[in-house]
Amino acid sequence: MTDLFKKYIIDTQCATESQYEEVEHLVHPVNIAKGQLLLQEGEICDKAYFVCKGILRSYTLDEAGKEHTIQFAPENWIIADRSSFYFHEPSEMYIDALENTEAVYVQKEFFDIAAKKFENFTKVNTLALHNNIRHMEKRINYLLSASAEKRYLKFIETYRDLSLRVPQLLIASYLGITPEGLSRVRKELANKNFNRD
Amino acid sequence: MTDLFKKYIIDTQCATESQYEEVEHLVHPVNIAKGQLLLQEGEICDKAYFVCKGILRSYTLDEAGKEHTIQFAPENWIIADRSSFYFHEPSEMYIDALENTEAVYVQKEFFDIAAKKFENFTKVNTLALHNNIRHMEKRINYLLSASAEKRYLKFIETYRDLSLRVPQLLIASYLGITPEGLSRVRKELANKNFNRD
DNA sequence: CGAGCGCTTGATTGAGTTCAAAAATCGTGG
DNA sequence: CCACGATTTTTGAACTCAATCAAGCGCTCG
Repeated sequence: MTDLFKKYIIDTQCATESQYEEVEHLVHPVNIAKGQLLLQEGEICDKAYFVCKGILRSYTLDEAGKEHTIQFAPENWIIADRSSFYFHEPSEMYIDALENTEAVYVQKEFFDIAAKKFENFTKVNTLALHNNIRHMEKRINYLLSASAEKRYLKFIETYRDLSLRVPQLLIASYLGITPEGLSRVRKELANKNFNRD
Repeated sequence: MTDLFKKYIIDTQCATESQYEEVEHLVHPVNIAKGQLLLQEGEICDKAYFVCKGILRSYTLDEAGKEHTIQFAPENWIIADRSSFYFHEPSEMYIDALENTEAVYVQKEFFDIAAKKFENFTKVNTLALHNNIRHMEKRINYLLSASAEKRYLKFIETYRDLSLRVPQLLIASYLGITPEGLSRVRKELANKNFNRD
């Protein structure tokens, strides 16, 4: 099960195969049942999960008890509360599993050692961080400027696979609209496409 | 004018004073008049600006011609279109000056050389990237979950100084509401505070 | 096969927008 | 230092997009 993570590390050129073996003992496989909570508000997030199979997801709860999805992590994605993981602050979010999920987790030690041992690791990691920032900036821009319909269209364009695997109500919570709202958006889109023919 | 940048580099422990002097020739001072555009949609952003005095700001334009502020950069902040700067893509945003501004800019070369020459640079830079991600995550969470009033209260709490220096209509464009909307929010808040006495 | 969860639909409400115009503030040149 | 034009803020009235509340439908999985 850790094979996929190994492949990821080598494919992204973080490390060579032999280098990877030096830190393999820091990589811990876990099975997570659908619905299981991996992190709760108030805890310190000391694990970063790499998803081999399944989907993990991070979200916040507001005072009204509503969920707001921060990130989906399907196969080959890494998820953690970065603030908490990196700055050792109590987390403001939750992480749970949307499907029965096979994952591996690493702790901060892994990053520290990898950065020290593998000359390429930091470079690849920096690239990943920039990529992350790029995506978040685009998301902010969409939240600021686009209607519910446009946000949804962008989502299914960008994450086609996710839009099929994840319940609508969670997509809605990612887009900042209600499940009912998303249902109506989809209805409208269906009508438009029908009328085009 | 480059002194503030030097101080910033040394204070954050990116480099020592003597190290800094090795790359000083890559740091270019510029004066930017209020209203001047530094980057336009479609251009490649090859400069990252560090603000010594004044305020720079990045924003996007939607199809309706409305501005959406992505970032404010007052003194001691760095601003650039990260996507464009790092990935050499045409930019989707604009950068302009909200006040007459003294700044310095560096190009990608500066980061490459600094990363190579200064053993501490990458570490500090990584920290800065994580901090950036943390702030963007919080902003996304607010855009997903909070009302106009709450977003505004959070803004003036977090950026007290900015909320006094920057026109309301630009704060509105940062919060994802209209100037009229923000005006009404402020009126309501004033009423609430008045009635509390 | 029944209970629960997710999706849809309808009716209503409401937060925030839009459009328009007045009031206040700012900045600049005479 | 004042005046005038431009920009920003406020206010009002009508409107709209999306939220809320409530009910019914349809899956699926236990």
